[in-house]
Amino acid sequence: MPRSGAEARGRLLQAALELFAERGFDRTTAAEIAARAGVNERTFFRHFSDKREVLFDGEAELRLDLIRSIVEAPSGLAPYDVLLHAFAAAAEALEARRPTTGARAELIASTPALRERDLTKHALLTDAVAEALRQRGLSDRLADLAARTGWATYQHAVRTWDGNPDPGLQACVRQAFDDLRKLSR
Amino acid sequence: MPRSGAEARGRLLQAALELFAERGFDRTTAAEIAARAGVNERTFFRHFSDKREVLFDGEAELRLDLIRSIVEAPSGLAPYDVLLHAFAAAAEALEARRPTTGARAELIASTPALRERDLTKHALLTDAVAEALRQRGLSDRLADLAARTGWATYQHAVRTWDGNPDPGLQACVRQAFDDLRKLSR
DNA sequence: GTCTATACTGAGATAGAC
DNA sequence: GTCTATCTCAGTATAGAC
Repeated sequence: MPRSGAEARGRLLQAALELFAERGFDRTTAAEIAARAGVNERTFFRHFSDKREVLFDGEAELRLDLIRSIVEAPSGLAPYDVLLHAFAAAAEALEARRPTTGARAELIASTPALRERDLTKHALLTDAVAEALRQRGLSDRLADLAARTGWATYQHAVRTWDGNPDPGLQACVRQAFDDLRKLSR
Repeated sequence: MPRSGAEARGRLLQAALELFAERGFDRTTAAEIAARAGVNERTFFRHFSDKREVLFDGEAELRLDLIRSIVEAPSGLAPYDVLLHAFAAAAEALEARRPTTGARAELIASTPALRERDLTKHALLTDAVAEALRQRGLSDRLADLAARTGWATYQHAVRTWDGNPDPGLQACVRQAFDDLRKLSR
């Protein structure tokens, strides 16, 4: 068994996803995950601060992608257009690995503890978006407001897309940002 | 010892708040709360599904207030004006018991597990807001979008107010909904 | 890596309220 | 008697301390 650390982490990740799929999140123990990965239970908690974190392993990457998209968006765009730009890019990446994400989304939706963690990650991403908008020169207040409402709009689009995937997520995102204007009238 | 149930619950609530204030959330055990309330530890979990729930006991009431405000708002208002109406009313109630809420807010902000639960409650409230908007005849899609972005706007206002309470929460709410228009330009 | 505190669960017994 | 709240007891699993 290799002791490289990164390999153990990879095995833990795969073992966890397999077991969650087989028996559900609550019926899977950390010990079982560790056993299938061939490491000690304690090793699991060294790689993932708690059992839920396994399912949110890609969050940091998404965050960096979002920040880059926002910072590098053409100058002169209105805040919502910057976010539309960034979320459309994120949507493309999400759509590309659609098959993988479906089971994960179901698991999260059906497990309260995972929904809580999911919301926490969304809050972190929202903060990152606000920070990126500030880097573009937006005021603290408007950056916070744009990040929160923009993220809410993106989540609405994802939800709409889940209900009817035919138009594609990108189209749903555009539609959502378009619909925003109807709410003041 | 009375067996009324409601009394035990009341004592548990007070004991929990006292102990959380004295030692913090993580340093307080369920057994200690139960002991101070004069009941068995198991009884604590029958009244509160987990230790965190004690701090969110008033959520159902707030939800009903919000729904009522939205459903009873003057007809003919634009969705965001309905929400402004409802959140301004909620803000008034929140401001009235400001001193009580300060310590609770700090506890939540400084305890990750409580922040997660807080976000979950926000999601529930958002869903309730969407449902109330649907009752006003708004389409499913616009109701969801308005609820999410409106709630985000409200949270932005609360945050702004926390940073500078002088103008009052209601003013911050109005300002926030006003600022929304700047984000498309 | 080992040990331990504690959050939480389940089942069955008991005791007031009505 | 019935119903429901509480208690007792026995456990499991997570996560933190060492």
